[in-house]
Amino acid sequence: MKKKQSSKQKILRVALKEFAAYGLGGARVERIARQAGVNKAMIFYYYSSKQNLYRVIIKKSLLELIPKIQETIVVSKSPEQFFDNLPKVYIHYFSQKQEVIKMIGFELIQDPDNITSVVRDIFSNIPESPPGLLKNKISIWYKKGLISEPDPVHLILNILPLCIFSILGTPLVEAILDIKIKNSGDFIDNRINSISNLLKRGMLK
Amino acid sequence: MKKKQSSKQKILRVALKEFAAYGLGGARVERIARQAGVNKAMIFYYYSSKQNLYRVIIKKSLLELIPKIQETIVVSKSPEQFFDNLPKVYIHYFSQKQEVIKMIGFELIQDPDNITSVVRDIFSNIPESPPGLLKNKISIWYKKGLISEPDPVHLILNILPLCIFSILGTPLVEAILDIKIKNSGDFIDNRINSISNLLKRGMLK
Amino acid sequence: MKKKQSSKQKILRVALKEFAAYGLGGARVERIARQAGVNKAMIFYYYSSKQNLYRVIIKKSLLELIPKIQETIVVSKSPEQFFDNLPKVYIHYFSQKQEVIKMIGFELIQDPDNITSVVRDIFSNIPESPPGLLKNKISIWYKKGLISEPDPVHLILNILPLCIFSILGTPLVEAILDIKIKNSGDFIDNRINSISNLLKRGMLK
Amino acid sequence: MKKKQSSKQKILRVALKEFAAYGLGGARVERIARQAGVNKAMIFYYYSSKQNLYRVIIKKSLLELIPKIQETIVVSKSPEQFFDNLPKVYIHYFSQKQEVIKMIGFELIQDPDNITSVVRDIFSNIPESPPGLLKNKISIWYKKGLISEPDPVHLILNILPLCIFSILGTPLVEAILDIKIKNSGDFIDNRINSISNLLKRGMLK
DNA sequence: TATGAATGAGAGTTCATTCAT
DNA sequence: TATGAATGAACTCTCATTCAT
Repeated sequence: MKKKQSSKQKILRVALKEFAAYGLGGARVERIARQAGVNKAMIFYYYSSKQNLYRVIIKKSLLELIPKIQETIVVSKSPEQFFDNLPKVYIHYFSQKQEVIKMIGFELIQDPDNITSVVRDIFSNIPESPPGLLKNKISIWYKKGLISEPDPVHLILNILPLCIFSILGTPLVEAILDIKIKNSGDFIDNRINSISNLLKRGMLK
Repeated sequence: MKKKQSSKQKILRVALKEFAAYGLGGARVERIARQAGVNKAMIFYYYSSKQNLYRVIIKKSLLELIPKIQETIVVSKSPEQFFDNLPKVYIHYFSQKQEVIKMIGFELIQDPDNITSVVRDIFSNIPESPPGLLKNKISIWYKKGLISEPDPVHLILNILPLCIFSILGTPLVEAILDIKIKNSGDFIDNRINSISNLLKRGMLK
Repeated sequence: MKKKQSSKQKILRVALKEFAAYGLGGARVERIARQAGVNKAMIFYYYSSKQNLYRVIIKKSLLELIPKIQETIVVSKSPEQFFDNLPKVYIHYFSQKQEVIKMIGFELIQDPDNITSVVRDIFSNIPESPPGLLKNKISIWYKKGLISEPDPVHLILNILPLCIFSILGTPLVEAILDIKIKNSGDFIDNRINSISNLLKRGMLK
Repeated sequence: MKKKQSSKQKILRVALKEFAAYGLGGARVERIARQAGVNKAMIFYYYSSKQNLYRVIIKKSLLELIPKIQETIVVSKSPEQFFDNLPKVYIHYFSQKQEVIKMIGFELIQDPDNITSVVRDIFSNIPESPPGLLKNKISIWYKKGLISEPDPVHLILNILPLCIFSILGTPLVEAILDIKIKNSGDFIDNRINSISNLLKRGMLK
């Protein structure tokens, strides 16, 4: 009863790891099958092709991530709250689900248009358009004189990278500063604080 | 004499694009050969293996990037100058050489330790250790009460992502806000301004 | 009671088309199942293997065709009647059941011995041996001075191809003459006439 | 020097046999490679895909056959000569190159339009259009009162099947008459004679 | 240096067939 | 009878790499 759907799901779970680790080109169907404990042919039975499996996972990943962001936006009553909440939600999520961010990273590098279209596709099924919601909110905050950055594009581009890259970028920083960062809960909390402070001091009026 | 070396160089130029577009696993030796107008076997004659060619390019890319950063650090006499210079240098560089940043992105996702070791390797050949230099400068600035973030790790992690991701991340922002960003010189200048403002307001005391 | 057998029959009907279109090697069990609206496993339940299904259909096809020929022979009281009847019966039959002739064509090319043995098998269950009957008749006609071709082999080989190929061969003729043949009832009637005339003028004395 | 091109040619020779024996769907690339004494990959190196190899062979077969027919037409000064020459040329050719006729047979059954288009393609590169030539000749012969069949379509359909099927059809006749035909030179000569007689008596005026 | 041919391991995919229910 | 899941062998095709020249 529980076992029934498990093959199809297991493939998904294992494939996410494989694709995150090796990319679409480097991933091996056989490895996925072996690790999922499933006959190789079942992957094609359920997902038709490696490419398609990849697409399904990309979509699933975004489908998991996007609503998280949206909720954070909706919930935040002031830009202050927004600058506090967003880094917290994001970084906690990503530090647990590194595979998801890796896949999005790959896709951003290799096929950015695809990401755009998948996200738009996801949004199109949500009644109150998140883009509209967000642009609205920012515009109101700016008119009320609460924030210093009027352009939503730059506002978002001042936030997102800090969240996403705080996990992926650490090795580069380790090299630049010749130190070793221990990926503890403490470090993550400090990271969140530092970002929130930067955003609040930098963009609140 | 000029023609002699051109094959070897052309392979390098073309391979950078190939690896940036498809990653190590997805890149095809034959495609590189064809686009370089070179016999496939020559790639192995010069670079012995696909992997090795990849490594050479990664190293070359970092070898081009790292000194740029170092110079910016050395040149900046105050944190204000630093927050002005770094985004300018980086983003101008990356918006022209997207392939380089894509390769570094791939590597950060797939084999972060490799990046670390290559960078360390590069630094070890520079007399005045850049990591030392940078940590020193930040420490002095903090002690003088010029900046609000005492930890070099967080300070760097507050800067780097904004620079790197400002190029790669735009498609995601386009989707989130349902707009089209035109990648003009104007946009880039605005981006640099917005980041510099954020950094100065957010981390200068 | 009616529904019960319909699956088994439907498979047969659909499989004939599939085999005629793609041959044994090119036919796909899944395609047959889908088009028959039947679960793939049922094909094996009823016919145990693809090969066997093929054999069943070959036999069924010949079992439908052979008696038609035999009857024509028996019915014909003179060679003139024979040369009139045979093309008519054959070509009318084949122009409606192209799949049957295609299957026989495939088999003639790929496994001629199989056809021979199946036909012999069919004949062995008919009391008055058709081969004997036919050879007898021809021999008598020849002795009576009615026909010019004494050898039954050549006589048959002067008739059969004209009947079978009149349908299959048209595309080749279209190409050779650079015209388009419309497969109307008129064309078929003309074809039959032309063949009967040829045979009668060519082999009656 | 002679060995040089032999791989590419050898594949062609062996593949013809394989396709003739098993059809496109049943043919095995590995078998072709083994029998040609060639690495499997070389087949794709030279011919890109199994399908394409098949197409190349079909075209090559027709390219060998078509000119033979054309020459026979051109050479024949009277319908009598024509009815003598065509069966002789054809049947001698086919009895030696059974694979060619088998391939054409397969194609006629499976993808008749393809044959049509390939033949047209071949014709389009011949200066004096064979279709025109043939139609002309037949029309003149008919106007001169030399032949009884005015329609070139039926005239050709009265000849071609007899030539082609005289080889392929023998097993069917063996079964129908319950005899064994020995495929000797004598049999072939008799076959040619019988056909020529049939055609001359049947269609000459 | 340069080339076209060759190689071998293995990749993704297919497919007839079987199993459990 | 009927089904969806599973299997395993085989298939076509790919690709990094090497060889002979």
